[in-house]
Amino acid sequence: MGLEPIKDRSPSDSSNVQQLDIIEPLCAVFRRALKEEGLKYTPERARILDTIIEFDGLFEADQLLDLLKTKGHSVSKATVYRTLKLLESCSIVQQVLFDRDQSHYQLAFGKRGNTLLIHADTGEVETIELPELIAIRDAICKSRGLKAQGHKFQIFVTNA
Amino acid sequence: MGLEPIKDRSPSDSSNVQQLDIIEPLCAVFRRALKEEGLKYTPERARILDTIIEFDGLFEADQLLDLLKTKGHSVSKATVYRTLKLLESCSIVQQVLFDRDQSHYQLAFGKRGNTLLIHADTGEVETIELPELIAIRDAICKSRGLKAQGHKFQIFVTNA
DNA sequence: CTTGGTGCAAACATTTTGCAGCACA
DNA sequence: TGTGCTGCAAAATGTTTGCACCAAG
Repeated sequence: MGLEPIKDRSPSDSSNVQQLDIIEPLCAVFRRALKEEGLKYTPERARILDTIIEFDGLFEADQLLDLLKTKGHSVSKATVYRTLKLLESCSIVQQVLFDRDQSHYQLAFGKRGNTLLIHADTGEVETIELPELIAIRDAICKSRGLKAQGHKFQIFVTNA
Repeated sequence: MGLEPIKDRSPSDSSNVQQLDIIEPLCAVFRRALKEEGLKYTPERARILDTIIEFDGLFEADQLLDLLKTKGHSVSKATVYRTLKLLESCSIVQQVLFDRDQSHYQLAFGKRGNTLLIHADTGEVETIELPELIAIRDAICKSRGLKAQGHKFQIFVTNA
């Protein structure tokens, strides 16, 4: 799909953002992206995005469904998956793969090219920023005549 | 599972290795690991490992099945999956996730913590070495009292 | 004989899709 | 009145599992 992606924000404003600072702009971005494709900003889509922003972490489709249910919103699985695809296609949400069984997702604003600390024993996952990876990444690409579109770095750790 | 993992080799001997230099030791490692668990080194398992070594690249289970078929060996899907798990558990093969649809695998000897260049347009995947990542990774872990077990770095690129 | 291995087919789990009905311009 | 959206249930997909039979010590 080709919804218009939002630009990366500078690292400075992606840290310690207040939710209220974020919800509105992201909704606006989503709404605009949808409009450009002749699609609609429906209540279901709004609730899904709101819930993701509110949760602000790594989640699975099922979990998102539960969160929605908890809030009293009943949205079907199909709609959740369809909306996740839309959100991905305009770079509001990104898919994170580190487990065969289920796709994980997270908000992507300003965090493209995230680093994940995956606790091999507990399954816990932490997201951190490693800006220096961008330089490494871009150097590699440049030397090969390629252009980096994004990256993912995952570190598997244990507690010892 | 707890088959005994083989140690990482130094970067120097993982480059330009001849297949014959590799096949034999890896088979031996596998055989020993199996024996320690009271498991058997069967013709099917041998053929699977041989085929993986011969192919020496990133592959999917299906692809491996085809390769085996091409060589005139008929091994069942179930056995392929079961053997891949065994090979993973003794660190001869590693699973690589970058695509929801299918698990990819590759030989892991000396290459733990690989970097993948994933061509977003063609789907082509290239494996490269970025030893400097290890220092970054270990620094992060150390500062948090964690121990790095491995890492994965994936760069999504386009041709421009 | 006992243990483990194989192939097959059935089971599984997540994700996708087809379709009928709905809502809004 | 047409376009897109939803929910449901069915389909699709990659992987795992149960089981009957086989092989080797």
